[in-house]
Amino acid sequence: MEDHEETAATYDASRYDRPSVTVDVVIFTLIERELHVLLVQRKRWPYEGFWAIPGGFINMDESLEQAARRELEEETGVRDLYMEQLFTFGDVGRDPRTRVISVAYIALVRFDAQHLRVSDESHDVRWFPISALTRDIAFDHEQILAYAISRLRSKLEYTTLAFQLLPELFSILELKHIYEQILDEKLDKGNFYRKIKEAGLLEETTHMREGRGRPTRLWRFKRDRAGDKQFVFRWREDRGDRA
Amino acid sequence: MEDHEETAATYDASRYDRPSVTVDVVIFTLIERELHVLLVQRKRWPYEGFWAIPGGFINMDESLEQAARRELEEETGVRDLYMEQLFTFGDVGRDPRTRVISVAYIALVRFDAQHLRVSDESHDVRWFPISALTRDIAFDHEQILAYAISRLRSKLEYTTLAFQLLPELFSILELKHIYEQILDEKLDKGNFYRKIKEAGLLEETTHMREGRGRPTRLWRFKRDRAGDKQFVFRWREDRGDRA
DNA sequence: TAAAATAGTGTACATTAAACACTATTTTAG
DNA sequence: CTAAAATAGTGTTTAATGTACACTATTTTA
Repeated sequence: MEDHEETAATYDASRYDRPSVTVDVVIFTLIERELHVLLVQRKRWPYEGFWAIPGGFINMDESLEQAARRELEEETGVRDLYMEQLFTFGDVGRDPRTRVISVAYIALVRFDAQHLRVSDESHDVRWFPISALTRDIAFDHEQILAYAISRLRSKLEYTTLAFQLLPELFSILELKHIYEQILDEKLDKGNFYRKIKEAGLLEETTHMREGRGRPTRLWRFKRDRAGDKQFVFRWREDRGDRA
Repeated sequence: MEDHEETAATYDASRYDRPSVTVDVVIFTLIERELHVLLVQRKRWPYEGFWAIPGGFINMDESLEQAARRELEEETGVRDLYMEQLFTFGDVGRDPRTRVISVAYIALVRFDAQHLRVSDESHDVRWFPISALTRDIAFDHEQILAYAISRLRSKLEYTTLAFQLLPELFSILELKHIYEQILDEKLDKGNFYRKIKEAGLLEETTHMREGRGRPTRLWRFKRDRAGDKQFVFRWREDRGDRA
């Protein structure tokens, strides 16, 4: 929906008898212990100069999820990631050019992943910390972002989604940090250790990482649990704002 | 998506450069203590004679939810109901005529509501108990139904959605019955009484209903809780199959 | 060598869940 | 008329889980 060639002057609504369908992908990552989201800056009317969720039209021969993965790869060079459908936004006036229906997806990427090539400042693509988003957000994308964050929070509590943001080896306190970032609240260290270990999701390794204090043990996420690639892990009770 | 005029012979894919967008509404109700879903029988190719989730194309001047409500009203004559977006289905081959993207909604209606006019056997519209659906289900609608039921189950646990299926006055054991129908498992009477009362969602009335045994007290759903029209009520723990 | 920094464990108390036995009030069968 | 059946509703006990927080452990830094 961001790459029509028309302007306010050339736009002609009567050409369209069907809505356009786009896929927008809200891409999250963790940069320097903070949750960030990827936005692209618009170069044309409408919302010129504003920041938008990356997305584009679907091709006739690809599924919605395929379209979302293609978008993601175009923007970040990353493939094979956690991705889920968020919601479909279809209010009438959300794009001034024409009727646009956007199927929104959420994706989680590791910032340290191989090719993550965006985010040099010269480009029109940038990572924003979710605690300090720009105010210049195009279309209804602010609403989509808010909903994406809320969904992320609620799914965090009963899925293994947090692991998607971590490298292969990580410490338990790093994992706790991700939970805190996304939930935006402090968790108890002792209780976190206990719960995460009882859940049986982690595999101890012999690797340690040294830092300023006592070195920390590194763990790996167990993938071999008889095929359920994403079984339930409930960190805490419902918070009521579940998506 | 059910009302194109073409057949296999007349269909010409090249006319279409954009996907069609439909809204499909999975309508649930409780009939004689059993959960039912509304399906319509197709009269034309493809899937002639098969049963489908009611739905249709969106108009250019209505939002997705407005389209869903219009569909619902056309099928059942009912307005102003609980309705929520389920998922958007957009695989390439799901409709043999053309590329169709369906935004699916869930609706809950009270069977005893004013006009609920469908379901005379002569018509091509029928309520099916979810425990005994027909096997002749069109398109990918079986998958949509399965997903709708799964979503219904999981949301039941943390929303007040069950009340949508009850008349204004109801007994606590009737409410329990709805939970049992949707969750497909027995609940403990004593624990249900305790939890539902502690939740503070219900308002006692002076009305009683007489039956075969001891008469039962009738309750009303409290609507006045400072604006949150659908705040959280968690009946029990996560079951892992949450939508 | 002590303090600071980080990692990790243990324990006690409160809250909630689960099972199930019990009491209460009506209709129905004899 | 009375006992049984049917339905409604309460209470109690135990187990499981959540929460708070104190404690120990191991490293670097001053």
